[in-house]
Amino acid sequence: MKPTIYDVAKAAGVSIATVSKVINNTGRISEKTRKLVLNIMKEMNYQPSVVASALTGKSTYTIGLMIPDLANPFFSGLARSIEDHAHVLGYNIVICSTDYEPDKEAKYISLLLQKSVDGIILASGFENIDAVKELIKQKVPLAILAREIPSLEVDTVAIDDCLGGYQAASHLIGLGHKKIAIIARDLWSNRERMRGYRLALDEAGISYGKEVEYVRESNVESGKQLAEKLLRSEDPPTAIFACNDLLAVGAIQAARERGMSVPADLSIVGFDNTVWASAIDPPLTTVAQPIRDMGTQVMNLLVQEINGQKKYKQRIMLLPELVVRGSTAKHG
Amino acid sequence: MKPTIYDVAKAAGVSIATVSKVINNTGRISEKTRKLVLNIMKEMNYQPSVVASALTGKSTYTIGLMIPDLANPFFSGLARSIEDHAHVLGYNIVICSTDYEPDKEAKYISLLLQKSVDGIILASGFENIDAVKELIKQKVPLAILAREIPSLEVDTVAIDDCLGGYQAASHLIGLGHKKIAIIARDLWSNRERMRGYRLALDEAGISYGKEVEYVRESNVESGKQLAEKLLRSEDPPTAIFACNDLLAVGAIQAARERGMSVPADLSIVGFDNTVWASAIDPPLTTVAQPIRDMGTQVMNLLVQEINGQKKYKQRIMLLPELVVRGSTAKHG
DNA sequence: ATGAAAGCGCTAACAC
DNA sequence: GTGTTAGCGCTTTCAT
Repeated sequence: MKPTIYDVAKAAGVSIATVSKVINNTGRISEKTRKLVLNIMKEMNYQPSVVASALTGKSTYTIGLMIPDLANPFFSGLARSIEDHAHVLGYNIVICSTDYEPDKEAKYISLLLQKSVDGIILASGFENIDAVKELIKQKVPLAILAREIPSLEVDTVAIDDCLGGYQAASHLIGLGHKKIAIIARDLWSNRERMRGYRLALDEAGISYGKEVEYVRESNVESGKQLAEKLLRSEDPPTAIFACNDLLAVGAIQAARERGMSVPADLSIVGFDNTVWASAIDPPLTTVAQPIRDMGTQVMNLLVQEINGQKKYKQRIMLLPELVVRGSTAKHG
Repeated sequence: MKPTIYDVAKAAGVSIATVSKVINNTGRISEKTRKLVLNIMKEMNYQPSVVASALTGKSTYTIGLMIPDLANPFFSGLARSIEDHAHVLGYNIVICSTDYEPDKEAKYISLLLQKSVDGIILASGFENIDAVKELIKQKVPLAILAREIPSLEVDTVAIDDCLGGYQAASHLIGLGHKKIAIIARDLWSNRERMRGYRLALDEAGISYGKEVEYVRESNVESGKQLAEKLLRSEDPPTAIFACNDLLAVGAIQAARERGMSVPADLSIVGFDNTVWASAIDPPLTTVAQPIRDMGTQVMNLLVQEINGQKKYKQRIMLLPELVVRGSTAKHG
């Protein structure tokens, strides 16, 4: 069996209280016994039980991450950056793939609570507002990532999606495009991006694409299908703004299958600036989200919250940045 | 405060033992009190504490997943499939990104042990054999994924990497290629793939590429750099076998930058059959790993191990499958 | 500076 | 069928 604090105490000839104190650096113990106990612990390869410690009201040092789908490189990138910084701060991450399904979201939250996680991060695409409210009521340390819930007082790290949409559309407008379509899944962040897109179009006096059709899933295949549909419509676009890089790749494929060249015949802008953007051909013009920064900031926020170092909630708004690559070109 | 078993017991007018029994469906309780207690629990929104339960020797229902890097789509795909099946089986996954660094591996293992995870999955690229031995000695339920450690008696799910390498090389040889280079990071699984590759070349009496240079990182950039180097060597290859899809994408980019067309001037085979393979242009001929299957199988293995339902360790060997797409073509 | 003891929330004998 | 009680491994007063 793994040694317990009792074993260490016995071997060191002290009480468990003393051992506990040297483990936690609390109370007052002579340098001599401290050294002694430390040595014994090393010898026995003693590892304090987080479980037992947690039961006495201390932290579990694990936090739950609710995230739609690791197969999306944006999310796996986020997960990676969150996990990295969590590790630095001494926390572990329990990953929960929700697939945007409210049922899964609810079930995972319940599980995380039973396991007494110290806090929860809700990454983009979490649509279950009631669940969020409940968590807030229960005073569970919480942070929202890559999405805003304007109505709720909760720590948030997000980018200005509206601006991002505006940047994408403006870029295309600046290139002379008038028929600019948009491809997106129906999510809060995308509605914001769409708002920015609309804004730019309105400013330019463009009325193309008033009614938009949403895509059912945020993956390459869906992007391809919708792009196909758009391209074979009676008034096809000359440019497409895809609300993430996956959809953009799908759009590129659709264009290619119709014998169109990107960007000569069709310009495409993505969103996220994931690893895909620079890997594909043509390299994708896309709106970059500061993925690493987002992970770091959200972890910092959450840990401050856990430690009760904050009086007020914060909303950290990061700014997206257009990265121009080869998938967009002048029109006409 | 969250309600405890005592609160429920009091509200229901029964003892905590009774409540415990209805929670766990153990012992004998009348249908009447069971219903009563169940209702009270619902009313109070009671959630049993996994932490307390774990302290009495029961499971934590969480397992640790050590994995090199979520940014690699193969690993994020694996993580996703493991997490999915874990969820089905009632477990949560703590993710640990190791970056192939033995130090990180060791540190994470120590953390996981302190947290009393029920088991650990070591995914591909785990090179810290001593750590594995130590875990075995401590009788920690363990499963190795996407890698084999022939010398150790431990549950394993892997593919036949040697066969995979053989398939890739044979395919290229069958297309008439004689100068077939290989790009890989120095990892166990890649050494196996290389063995298969060598085997195929030897069978065909080809002696090209005797000394191979390894790549330092498994990413697009590294693949590109090494491919460039190969292509501008005095005796450049007409085909490249990249040991994962990322490296293959890098190779495609390198070719393109030199004005070569894939597959007309250079054939490229990848490995993993990640989402990238079908997304890029040209679509990648690659050796498919059954990612979903692998995730399901390791979880099953590990849970059986946790529950002590197995007398003997198992090694499950899955077979890779060549998926021919557009990045390879006849030579000469 | 150190230790005795209560208690965290739950499980599992064992008693009734 | 149901309740009593002794732990599980640790933290934390409170004595000494």
